[in-house]
Amino acid sequence: MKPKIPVPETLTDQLRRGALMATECPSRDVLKHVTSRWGMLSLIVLLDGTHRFSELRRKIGGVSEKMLAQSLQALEGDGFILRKSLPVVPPHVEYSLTPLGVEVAVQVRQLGDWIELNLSRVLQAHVQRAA
Amino acid sequence: MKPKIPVPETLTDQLRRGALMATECPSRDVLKHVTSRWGMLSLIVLLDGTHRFSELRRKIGGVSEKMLAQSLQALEGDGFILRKSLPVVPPHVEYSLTPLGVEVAVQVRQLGDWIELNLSRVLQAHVQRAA
DNA sequence: CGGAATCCAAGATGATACTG
DNA sequence: CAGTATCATCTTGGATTCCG
Repeated sequence: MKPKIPVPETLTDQLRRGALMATECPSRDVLKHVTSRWGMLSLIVLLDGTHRFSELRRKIGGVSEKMLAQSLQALEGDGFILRKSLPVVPPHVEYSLTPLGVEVAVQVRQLGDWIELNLSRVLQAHVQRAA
Repeated sequence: MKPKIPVPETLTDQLRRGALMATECPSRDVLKHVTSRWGMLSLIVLLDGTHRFSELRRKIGGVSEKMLAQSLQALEGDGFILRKSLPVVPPHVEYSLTPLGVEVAVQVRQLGDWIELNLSRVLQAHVQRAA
């Protein structure tokens, strides 16, 4: 039911190496959500515990309401985030990680930590290229 | 979450939690390159060893020449990838990871592996939402 | 073969205004 | 407070063409 791809390498070859290498694998979508600019940062912040919408927005520098809401919805749809809406006025909504979410978030944070920790080495590469 | 600091959230607060949370931190750019759709996959493939341009293109399903070249250049600029151009006809260019590149690639692959391994659990979340 | 350059469609993002 | 709706903009991504 899938259209053949006009590439030398077969789909089987791609899958053997890893599902992510296959063009139309759903894992690409999950990867997209998880590694999205605001999705990643949301996961990392939520690893510290439950947060309200405005708290997340404050902690994640530069994110707009729209993008934050959009990112959170995508991650909620993937089962990474639990959204708990309290029926009060004014509205009170709490976001937290599901057990599944904690697992990805840990992976994501490790990558984030590596970058923060090794940023100087990367910047050094840029400097040397300029020289 | 419960800071005794009177200020809601300063840049200092952001940096204390992590440079990635700060809007204008260069780490955001590095993160962008590393987690970009084709950048991630390139790093993972190169973890298997040196590859030529066309080899990378073949292994990474669905990538265009333009985007692959662009992604590789960004990662080369960050010092993650080494580009070796052999002066022959027809051209022969080899891409490999630098020691720094190997380190990020490992982090990236771990995230990728997790997603591939737990894809079924994620898809299950989607199913339950539909029900 | 390994790109660079160009054009264009599509999607991501942001500011603003509005609502329950 | 926690969003949604809308519009304008900016960036991505792909297809095509050309070159050393």
